Amino acid sequence: MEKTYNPQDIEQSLYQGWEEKGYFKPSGKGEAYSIMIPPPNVTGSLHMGHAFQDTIMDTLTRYKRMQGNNTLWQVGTDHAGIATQMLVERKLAAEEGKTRHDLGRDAFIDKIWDWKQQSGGTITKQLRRLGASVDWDRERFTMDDGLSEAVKEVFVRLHKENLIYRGKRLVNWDPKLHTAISDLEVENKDKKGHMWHLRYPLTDGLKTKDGKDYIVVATTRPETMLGDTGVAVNADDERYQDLIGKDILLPIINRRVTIIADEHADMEKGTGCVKITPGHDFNDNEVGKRHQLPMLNIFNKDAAILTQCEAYSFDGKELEFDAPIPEHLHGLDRFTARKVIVAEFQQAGLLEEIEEHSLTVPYGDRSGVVIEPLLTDQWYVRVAPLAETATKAVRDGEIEFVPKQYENMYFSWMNDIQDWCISRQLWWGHRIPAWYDNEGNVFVGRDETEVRKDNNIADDVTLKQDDDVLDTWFSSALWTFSTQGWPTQTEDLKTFHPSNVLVTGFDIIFFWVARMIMMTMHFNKDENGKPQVPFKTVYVTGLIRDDNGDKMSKSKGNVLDPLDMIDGIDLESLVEKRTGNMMQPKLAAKIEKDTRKVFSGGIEAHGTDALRFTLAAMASTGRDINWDMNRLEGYRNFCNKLWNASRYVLMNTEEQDCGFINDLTKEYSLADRWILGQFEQTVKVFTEHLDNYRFDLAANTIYDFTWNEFCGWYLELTKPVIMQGTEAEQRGTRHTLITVLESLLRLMHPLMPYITETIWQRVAPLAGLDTVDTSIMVQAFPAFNEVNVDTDSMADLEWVKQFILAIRNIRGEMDISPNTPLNVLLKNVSSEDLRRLDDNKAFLASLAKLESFTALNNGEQAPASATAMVGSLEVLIPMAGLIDVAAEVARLNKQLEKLEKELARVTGKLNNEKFVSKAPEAVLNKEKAIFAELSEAKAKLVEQKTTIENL
RNA sequence: GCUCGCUUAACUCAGUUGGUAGAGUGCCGCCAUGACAUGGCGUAGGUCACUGGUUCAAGUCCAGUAGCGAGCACCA
Repeated sequence: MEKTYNPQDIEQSLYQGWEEKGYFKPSGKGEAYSIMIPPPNVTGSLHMGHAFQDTIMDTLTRYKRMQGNNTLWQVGTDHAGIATQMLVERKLAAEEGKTRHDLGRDAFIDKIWDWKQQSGGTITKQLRRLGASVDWDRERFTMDDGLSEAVKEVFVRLHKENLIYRGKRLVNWDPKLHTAISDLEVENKDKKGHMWHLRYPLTDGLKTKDGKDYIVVATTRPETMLGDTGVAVNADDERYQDLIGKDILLPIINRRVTIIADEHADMEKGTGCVKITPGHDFNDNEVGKRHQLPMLNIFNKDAAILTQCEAYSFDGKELEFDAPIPEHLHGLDRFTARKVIVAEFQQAGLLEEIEEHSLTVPYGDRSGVVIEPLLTDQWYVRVAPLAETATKAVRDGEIEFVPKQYENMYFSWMNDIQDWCISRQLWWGHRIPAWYDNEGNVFVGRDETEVRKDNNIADDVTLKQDDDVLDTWFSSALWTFSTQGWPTQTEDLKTFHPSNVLVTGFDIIFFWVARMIMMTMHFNKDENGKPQVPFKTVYVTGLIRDDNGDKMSKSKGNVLDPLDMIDGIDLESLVEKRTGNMMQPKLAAKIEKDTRKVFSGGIEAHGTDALRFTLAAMASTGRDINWDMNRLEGYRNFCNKLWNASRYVLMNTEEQDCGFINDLTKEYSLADRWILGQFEQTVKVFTEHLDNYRFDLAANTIYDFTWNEFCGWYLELTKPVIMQGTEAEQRGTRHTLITVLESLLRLMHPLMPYITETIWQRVAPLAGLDTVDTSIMVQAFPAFNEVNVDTDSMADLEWVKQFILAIRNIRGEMDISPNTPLNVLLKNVSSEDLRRLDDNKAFLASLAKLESFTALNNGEQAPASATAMVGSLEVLIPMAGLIDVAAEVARLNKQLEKLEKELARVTGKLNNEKFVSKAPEAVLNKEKAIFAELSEAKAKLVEQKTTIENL
């Protein structure tokens, strides 16, 4: 093996081999265990969030696979309607200078499929680099035939059950993308703006109580006055009671509008009068319905002013309503129209006041433009009935969120859930399976033939399919069962559904998780007819942020690419990557400067295993993760440590007698017995952590065992045996070296697949295992075996460790070279101490460079020495020629100070009558024992100090 | 406004049922020892945000305060 761990040499080739051998496929044996990957956008590329979640999913999958489960990690991608369409449109514009309309619908969709063919596989290729053990043969795409069938089936069935309906409703309209979006796709941002106080003149000579011939309404959107169909006041408002039922005259358009009484008007706020625009405001829309006001639409699809309002009755029927718009406003963008209208109010003396105002403005999360509430025909899912079952499943614990606090978020959303607008005015997506005849009748069915048949529509009647497509999340919501062949009750569906765990980010709990639960439980029932959940556990991850805790974003230029963590990247390429192809080029200079400062040497290659281990180690629950390059580096070093430890093991075992094939005697050293016990305990703890989704604790556990126990102590302890032991002893130690390393590799494999496979292929044959045509990934996961925990040996070795540490401490503090052999004196020696010393001379000589030890008889005078305590044993290192008196006194003082602090604490407790009488006996006895030990140690240190000082 | 989270070493974070505060990185010494300088050995470093309460005992439980963050709602 190479002296230095070099991940790039080992990672690339292994994955292909695993894939070719079919190790990623379900074994068909054992209990089923399945995870459905959250399908990444087909347009996407791998970011840190993916790397994080995929690491967790792969770790779980590999773990369960090794435990003998019939394991499926279902992979696939999402067609990502808006994102993909935007991307291909941009490409089309850049390369051919055309819009999608130039091509037409069919040709444009062909273009997208072409594009998907070419570059849609980016993210799946990247997934392979992470070592993801997904079954590629089952890869699905949300626009596949099978999944599309499932989508249609669900739509048709929901429609039949009256859970899908179509209606003219106020929707969140994206004037840039020309489509409706759901509430969830709206991002509310706090902005500074203005509140305009407008005077609406009263008609017929009416006056307010304080004698004015107008009332004042306040609005943040003056341009919508073109669509006003009412003014509301509160019924209890004495100021305006007389005016209820009377009219005002809207300026500019000179339309009479009635003053109505509605609870929506708050007497305390503003003037108490509210303009009502049912066509462009969600609250006003509700008011309009209550009072059966007509709804006027003043905007076209670009949110520019129409030539004539489109009028609808309060329940969405087209209305004869003469509402012309003055010509000079025609076609004006809403923000331009606002300026013009405000100016006209001002000229007419009707602008009472302009007030600074902070308000929340809705933006489209994809387009970044202000969303316009617009009256359009859309399809909706009536979700309340579905939500009930879905809420209950979580409440009853059928589905469990990890961490649990996210259940609150889920409940609060579900309890106040709004109908889901599922139609999108896009081309890329699942076309809505609804057909219209020339009279405007709607027919829903799986295809046109079915529609004609079911509705007795003659062949000569023209039917036209709905132009709209479904919200991408509609198909994603079916993911766990549509990928397994639903609506057919396939074997896969029976075997792998419900899935075991969903690993995803908190940001899509509403978008995806909640809807998945609703849809799945509605359409899937178990053999008893009980709704089936999509997954039993939802493991919710936090966001990965940069080292300052800022969200990673292209515009901030702080995005880290997981592949750069793996392969490394030079500074120039990194700068180019971060500043190239920017939406706001003016930010480039700052980004370049910051990048050059933070990554002056570029980024080194750390390898997939180090990246995965880091992500796992940072995966503490319930909070975001601030990325830390130092951690990555530390865990890369950990890989190197494992690599070199393995080199040591191989170096001492290859072509040696390790005791696996012959039955010659093996003699196990104390260290051998100890490390075997340590390993078993590590297996136990590690497994528990994985079972509890505590990847951070699991990673820490294995790190500590590998570095500190196995490398730090055990390998050092094998050296004297290997160099001086008898053949039987050497055989025992070699056997243990191989046993522990081989098992450790299997234990670590789910976290670090590449390095463990590479080493295992070398190590396993020495353990008598056949590695031809097999892989560590299909070996058994280590199981806790209590028989290997020899508590006596473990206690003995812990004592030896304490002894060695005591000597090292004195050496370190007293500046005695590690090479200087020591002859130590012992005071207060018990027979057990002596036995332990005698048994472990070789270890002590090797690790503490202990040449000899002499037990002093009772009362025998010791020469001036440096002292350390090992339990009640006093270890004395004679100072002659070695130790500086002043330094030793200082060291002893330091130790005394520490002891005294502790002693004070314990004494205080023991002197506290209440503690003595109320604390449980075990706690009391423990404190007493500590007290005795501390007192004894203190007395000895004081004695030693006096001796030295009197020299 | 409602709900939820966070505040522990210089930094990033653990801390399971209350019982002597931990890890990694970093800092400071010393060390080319035959697995590893991506290393070894040894130190130093904490009023657990604050205030009060419960308890023999509080980082941990309860109430409140402050700062930070998230989700939802409202905003004529």
